[in-house]
Amino acid sequence: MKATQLFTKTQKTVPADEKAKNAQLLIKAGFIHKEMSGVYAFLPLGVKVIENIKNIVRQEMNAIGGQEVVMTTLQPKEIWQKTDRWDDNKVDNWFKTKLVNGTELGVGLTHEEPIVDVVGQYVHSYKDLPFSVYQIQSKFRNELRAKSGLLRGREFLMKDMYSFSKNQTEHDRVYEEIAGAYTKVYKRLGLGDITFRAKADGGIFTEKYSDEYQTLSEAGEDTLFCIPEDNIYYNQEVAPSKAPNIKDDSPQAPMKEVEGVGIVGVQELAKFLKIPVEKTTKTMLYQTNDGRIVAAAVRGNYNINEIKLRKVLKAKEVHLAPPEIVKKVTKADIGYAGLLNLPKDVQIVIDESCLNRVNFEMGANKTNCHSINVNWGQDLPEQKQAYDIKTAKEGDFHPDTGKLYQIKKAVEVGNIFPLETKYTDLLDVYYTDESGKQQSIVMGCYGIGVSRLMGVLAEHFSDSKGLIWPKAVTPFMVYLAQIGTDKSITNESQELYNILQANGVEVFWDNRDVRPGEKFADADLYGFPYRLVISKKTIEQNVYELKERTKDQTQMVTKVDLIKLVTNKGTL
RNA sequence: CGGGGUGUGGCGCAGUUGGCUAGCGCGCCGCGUUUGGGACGCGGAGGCCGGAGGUUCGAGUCCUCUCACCCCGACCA
Repeated sequence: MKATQLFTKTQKTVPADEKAKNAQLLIKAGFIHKEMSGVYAFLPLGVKVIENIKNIVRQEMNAIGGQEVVMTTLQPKEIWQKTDRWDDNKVDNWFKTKLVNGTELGVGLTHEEPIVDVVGQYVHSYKDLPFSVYQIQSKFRNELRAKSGLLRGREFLMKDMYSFSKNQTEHDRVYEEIAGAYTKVYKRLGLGDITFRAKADGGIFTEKYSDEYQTLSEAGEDTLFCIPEDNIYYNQEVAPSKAPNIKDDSPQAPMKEVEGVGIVGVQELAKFLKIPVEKTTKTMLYQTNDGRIVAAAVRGNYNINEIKLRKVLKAKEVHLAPPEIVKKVTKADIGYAGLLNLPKDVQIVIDESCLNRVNFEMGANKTNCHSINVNWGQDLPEQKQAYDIKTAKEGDFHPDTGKLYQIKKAVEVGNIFPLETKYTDLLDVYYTDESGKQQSIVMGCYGIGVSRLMGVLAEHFSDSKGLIWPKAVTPFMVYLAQIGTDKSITNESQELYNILQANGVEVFWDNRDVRPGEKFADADLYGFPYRLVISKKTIEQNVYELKERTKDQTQMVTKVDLIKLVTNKGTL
């Protein structure tokens, strides 16, 4: 492509309302256009990158037998009602719309139901399984807040794959096979070194973990807890944790109630009592979907993790008890709950961080009162069993290895979920086994954020001058800068342009009548892997100037060498 | 939805306590000189100051409402 044919231009400045580095660079270079918050259009150069990413994803999915489909964006509500995901805002960030006649429709944000529905039309026998289908298309999610450019949008490109297997064992095999394909995708994109498979919440689908592919990045929204040498990676939301020990040899003192009017919150409380915050105890009351009331306690400087709590309680849902319940159970205002003198029907769950402390604080279950010098075995029964129900934080240890966690920011670039038989069962899609018996189909779903990956690549592969595309996704391999507009220079450029293209090298020929500095600046901003310069000087010496985007020095190559390079598919 | 911030030519900004034809840089158009790291001269085009009400002799500037965008948080199947 010639620069003069490209309708987009580079900009020297970037819109003030765009703060994310990926969006700044991509807008500056004219790869994307912001339509509104969280919604970006892809311009010619951006489309080339997107298509390259899509092709890598497509190739790897095809390599493991994935079958590509394109499902619809408009979706009927009936199939979603079968899985009870349509009504009562079960799915909260869904764009919904209506036909003229009032029929409600969903705008595609995921495709488990539609896919299962269509699969059910064709798949009835054990001979049909296992298999996987996938698609690459735009998804629409009404995120509460779009942010970080391409990293979290309301309209974005996603590859979603769904696997169907005869049983759990077969599913597990397929799941790992797909996981392997994911690893290959990130590797090919040049992100292999900084992308890790991390355990994350399985969500409402399963008791198990899901797996996330997380790319390390300061722009990331997720926090990983890592033990790199053991290849252990957890999303913070599920990271098992052991709190650091507290050294305290002081003898047990008698429990005492202290009045602190209006002292609520552990920080304020610790200051008021003149004790370290680690000695306070945070007790929160929860309700489960099956009606249990639960008092959960953690060391004051931790937060309770509802995902972990949910798993400990084996409950489908856990949420904070409303104020009326708290008052009824503790007989105190909110902020003074503790484990002392709770009604017998309240289930107590104690985090391990609460143990091994002496003379600690705890809410007195009395408005404006806190108990201090509380001790296990003295004021509260000695605890035989403690759980891990806290959100891991810096300084925590991985319980199994006893090692200190490293903490890293990351972007979720993929997520794979075991779905068990939930969707297939609810949508009445079964198969008949060898013995003629009807069986459930085990399902998995597998997502890759294609447009998000473009953002991650821009975020990661860039410097102060601009983008630095990996060869696998770059829109063009070579930026051919013609310096000067003399006929000889133009002819020479045209010739090289033709040769390179004939050899399958995509060339962006900057044939504009602008000064060299501008071309070099644009070359850096666009970030194609190679810059070739043709000028009066190079023609006189019968060479070309070649520079890699990642390097500072240029090198002079002869025409013969360059053509050799190209035709041998060497460096280029 | 809560907190904070911003809206003035395509982009980045300035615009005093309300005052005359709303400025500057970049970009754009024309002519000329330039041509190895975003050149320079001369001459142009382009803005009812996010929108709607209001106060005033007079509003970019003050008041009310509203919309959009950014950041932090809640949320994220």
